[in-house]
Parts: sequence; structure tokens; C-alpha cells
Amino acid sequence: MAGKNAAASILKTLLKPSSTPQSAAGKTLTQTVLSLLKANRLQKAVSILFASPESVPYSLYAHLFQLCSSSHAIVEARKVESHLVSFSPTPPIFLLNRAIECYGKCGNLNDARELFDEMPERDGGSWNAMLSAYTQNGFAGKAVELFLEMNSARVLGNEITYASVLGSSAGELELGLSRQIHGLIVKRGFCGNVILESSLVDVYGKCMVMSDARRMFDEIENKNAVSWNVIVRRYLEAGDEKESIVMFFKMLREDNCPLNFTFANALLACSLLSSLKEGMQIHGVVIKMDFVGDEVVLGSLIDMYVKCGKLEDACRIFYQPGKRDMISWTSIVSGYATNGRIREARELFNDMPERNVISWNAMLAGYTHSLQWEEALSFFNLMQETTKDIDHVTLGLLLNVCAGLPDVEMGKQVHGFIYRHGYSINVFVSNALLDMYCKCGNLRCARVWFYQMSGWRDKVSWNALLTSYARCGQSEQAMTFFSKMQWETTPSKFTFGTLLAACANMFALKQGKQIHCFMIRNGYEMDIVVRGALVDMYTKCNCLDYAIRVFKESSSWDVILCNSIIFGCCCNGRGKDALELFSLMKKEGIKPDHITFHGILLACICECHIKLGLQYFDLMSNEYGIIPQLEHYVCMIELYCQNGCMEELENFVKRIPFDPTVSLLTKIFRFCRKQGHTKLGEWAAKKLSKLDPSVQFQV
DNA sequence: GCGTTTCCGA
Repeated sequence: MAGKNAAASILKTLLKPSSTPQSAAGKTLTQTVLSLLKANRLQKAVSILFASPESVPYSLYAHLFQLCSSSHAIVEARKVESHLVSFSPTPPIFLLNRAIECYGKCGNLNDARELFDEMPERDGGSWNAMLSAYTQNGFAGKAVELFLEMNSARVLGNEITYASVLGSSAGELELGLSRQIHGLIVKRGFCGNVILESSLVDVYGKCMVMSDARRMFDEIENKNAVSWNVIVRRYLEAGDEKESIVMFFKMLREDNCPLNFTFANALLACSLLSSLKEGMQIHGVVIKMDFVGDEVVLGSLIDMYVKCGKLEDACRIFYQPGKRDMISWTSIVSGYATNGRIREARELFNDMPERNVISWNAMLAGYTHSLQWEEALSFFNLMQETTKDIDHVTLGLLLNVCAGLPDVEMGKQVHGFIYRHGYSINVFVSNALLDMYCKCGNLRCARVWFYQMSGWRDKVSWNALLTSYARCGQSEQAMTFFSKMQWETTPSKFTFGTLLAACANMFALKQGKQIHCFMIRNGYEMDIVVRGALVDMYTKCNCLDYAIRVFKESSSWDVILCNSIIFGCCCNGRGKDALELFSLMKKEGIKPDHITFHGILLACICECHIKLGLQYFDLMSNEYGIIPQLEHYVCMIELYCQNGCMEELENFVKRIPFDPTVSLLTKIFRFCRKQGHTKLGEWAAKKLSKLDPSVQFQV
């Protein structure tokens, strides 16, 4: 803004003395053009000007360039420039600068540069115009290059120059250059300029040097709303959400009014941390400072409540009378979709007044999240029929569908589409593709693709490959890949989850302990999944005490973690502890699954609890709606056989709703022979010889 | 300011 005002005042002073006396025809032309402009007919005005070999006042050219800029009229801009250079023998520099600015605003960088290069004389404004043409069009590298050229040409920039090049050096993550520019700013005495100072905070933040960003921020004497917004945003993007929120509240304490986007950034920090308390406090501030009519703020509030798991609160804001934009709609649809409330999500989706590709993706993600692959596929087909808009997220989700079905042939078709449309180098898409090959069990394709990704793969790619090796039992291979991985990237908690599982399968206590130690030493987060893997590794390696310790230190438990420790107890003859864990689960509100009951039945075998075993067996279907599977029947038969319960066994065998397997029948047969129970033994032998006629069974 | 990837149990 400061630049525009300065330019306007220069224009005013220059305009009168440099205007040449006009011919009568020139005056008429000027009047015609001006009246057409008044009638909003830019195109007509310019074509009349273009056809007339008369010069008009510089002020009119300036006005025309401005109008061309605001209406992105490239053709008209060219005509105006052409007229200017044809009928003014020496057009003033400021007007040519205007032309460059105009080309820049129209995104016409080639014309801008051509004019810049051909100018007989340039001033600082010419450089600034060219610089902002590059920065505004996202050519940060070009802008930085031009700034360096400017310095070699010994042209001293002004504040506008620095503001615009700082934006670009941040975009290019040019930390070294940014520091040099910072030095120049200090040297030229522009330190008190809050725009430059805030830009410096922005640059350091974007280059992830938050300590420098903060130091710069603290040095700003007259911080404005933008300065505060920058520091809140930078902490957020640097992954320090806590400090982001701290700064937001500091801003309020120092009596500053946030921008709507500052609210949005602070609320986003709350979402990422799932810190509902702070989010609600900010909600209070929103009401107090009267931002309730701002759709950006409302959208962010809705999303915060959704991400903190408070769907009902999000809805309350959503259904309040007032503005509801597409982003709020999408947030709320996504909220229902990711909470597994697909039907409600779909109803809302159908009610949306307008949708973009993100709304479609949010709904599609709902289907994939709740593993509804067929529904996801038909929704994708609907999406294709309705909109031509597909992006990398859609493709990632579609690949998840291929992996979930699993349908490697469809996956390959998607692969072809990705290849043809240049999505391959998108790391999300290419990881989803890798994951698809892994989950479809096509390790060969997975590996080929993994090697093709070598230019842009990341730790997610490594984790996906490691997991697929571990899943198909190639634990040693997974460990080898882990060593290779460290040459390229650092492991994450996801890596360790997989590796610990591989150690558990190999009973590799030493390596498992090494990984555990590594995680502690390097401050890795021990989330519930990692703890689950650790518990399983320690129980399989016969270190139940370690397993119990890891389990107890966990701040929360899930069904997998509990199952691991229950099995661990059973394997170590501590069935009583396993049964106690089951009551703990009930107390904690963790819903047991069929694996839990398998463990519980094993515990009953351990403790010879015959009656209790049957009680749990019945509880499974009566109370939890879990249909007993083969392993549960095996456990019950084992329980009866081991304890010599002939009658119970006979009654129980009648309840088996499927044809008993060979191993089940063999167990019954052997037990009956030992106990001299001919009737049931004969029944088992008969069934067995039917399954395998070559074997004879003697009762 | 809205949507997408990788990890634990039988």
C-alpha cells in the first residue's frame, strides 16, 4: 500500500511538467477515451486509442494501465504500451514501470521482462515492478535472481524492494540470502518498518529457525495485527502448536485485536493438539470480540470442535442462523464421515448448496475410513459422473479402496492413470500406490515401485515396505531394510511399531530391547500402538515383568494392548492375572473382541475353571454379540478334556454349529480313548474316517 | 480456515 501511495505522489508531481502540449485531435481523442472509460467500456476505449496516431496525456496512459491491471486485460495492456512507445518519443520511466506492473498483474511475465530488458533507462521503481511481477506470480526463484542482479548493478533498493524479495527468499527457503537481506535492511536503516520486520519473522519461521523468528518478533516495537498473525502461524507450521496458542493469548493480553485468520490459526493449533479447553476459551474470545459473523472464524470453530471430537458442539454452531460457507459444510460432513456416521454425513453432503473437490473427497474418505469399499467405489463413480474435478487426494483414496477390496488389477489401472496424468511425483499418491501393492500382497510390484520412487520417497514409503515384509513373515528381511532405511531417513514411531512386531515374531529379545532403548534415548513418543508392540514383544520373549511394566505405564489402554497382556499372562501360567485384566477392561469401558475371549478361555484352561469357561463362552455371544469361532470351540474342548469332564464335553460337542475339523476330532477321539468313553469316541472316529478314509481309528 | 499416506494382538 505504501508503495502505491508513493508512486501516486511521484506521478502527480511528474505529470504536469512532462506533459507535452496537445493537438486539437489529441484533445478530442482524450475526451472520447475518457467518456468510454466512464461507461465502463475499456476494450472499446483502447481500440479507439490504438487506431489513432495522436498522443494523449501521460495521466491517461497511467489510468489505462491501472484499469487493464484490475481487469486482467492483457491484449488491451499491450495496445496501450504499444501506443505509448509509438507516439511518445521518450516515454517517462514511471509510465513504463506502470506497464511492467500491469503485465505482472495480468500474469504476463514474458512481456514484463521484455519491456524491463529493453528500457533505455531504469530507476528503482522499474526493478521493484519487475520484482513484484515475479513474486506475485509465484516465481520466487526468478525474483531472488533479479534481486541479486539488482545488487550487482549497484541499484539500492528501497523498503518495497526488500519487502518483496523477502517474500520470495522465504518461498525459496533461502536462509543464507535472507540473513544477508536482513543485514542490508539494518544497514540501510529500515529497521523501524513493521512490514519488513514482520516479513523477517516470516522468513525465519518459514526456514524453520524459530529462535531467530522469535528474536526478530520480540524486537518489533510497534507490532501490528499482521506481525502477531505471522508469529502464531509460524509456530503452528513449525510444529510448535503450544507456543502458537501461547502467543495468541499473549496477543490478547497486550490488547491487540486478532485478524480473523489469526483466530483460524490459533484454532487450528487447538485442533492439532486436541486441546478442547483452549479451543473453548478462544470460542469465548470470538463471542466477546464479536467475530461471530465472520465465516472464516466460524468455519475454524466448527472444525476445531469436530477435531476435538465434539461433533454436537460443532453442529450447534453450524445450525446457528447466519453464514455457512462451503468450508463449514465440508468440515461438518467430514466430522460425521470420520466418526463413522456415514448416513448422516451423506445426507448433509446431498444437502450441500455447492461442493468442491474437497467436499467430495471428505465424503469419499468417510467410506474408506469405515472400510465400506464397495460404497466408496460407487461414490467415486458418482463423483466422476458429476464433476470432472479429481485431484491427488481423490487418487490416494481410490488407491486405498483398491487396497481394501483388495483389487490389484484396478490398482494397476489407477497406476496407469497416475502415470499418464503426472501424479507420480506426488508423495501422497505414490505412497498410497506403494501401500496398495503391499496390501494386495504384490511385493514384487511394491518393490519395483519403491525403487522407482527413489527420487522422492520419504519415511512413510519405507514404513509401508517394512510393514509388508513383516506382515508376510519376512521378519529378517524387514530388519535388513531397516538398516538400509537409516542411510536415507530417520525412523518414526510407525517404523518401531512394525519392527517390534518383527522382533516378537523372531523372539529377538536383544534387538527388541535395543529398539526400546533407542526410543527412550531419543525421546520418541510411546503411544498406545508402540506400547502394544512392546508388550507383545516382551511377552513373546518371556519377559512378562517388562511387559507388565510397559502396560502399567501406559496412560490409556485399548483392546489390542489388553489382548497382548492377557495372552502374555496365559503363556506364563498366570491365568488368574489374565482374568483380573478382563474385569479391568470392563471397568475401563474397553470392549472385548473375539481375540480377548480366546485369551480368556485360555486363562480358564490355565486355572482349570470349567464352569467359568462356559460362562465366558456364553457371555461372548449373549452380551457382546461375538459369534464363537473355531479357536473358541477348541479351547472349550481342551478345557473339558484336560479336566476329565466327559458329560460336559458330550453336551458341548452337540453345540458345534459347523463340521468339526480334523484336529478337533482327533483331540476328542484321543481323550475318549483315554477315558474309555466309547460312544463319543466312535462318533469322532466315524467323522474322522469320513474326512480321511485312509486312516483307521481304533476306539 | 475444509479432504489424503505409514505402526501393535489370535
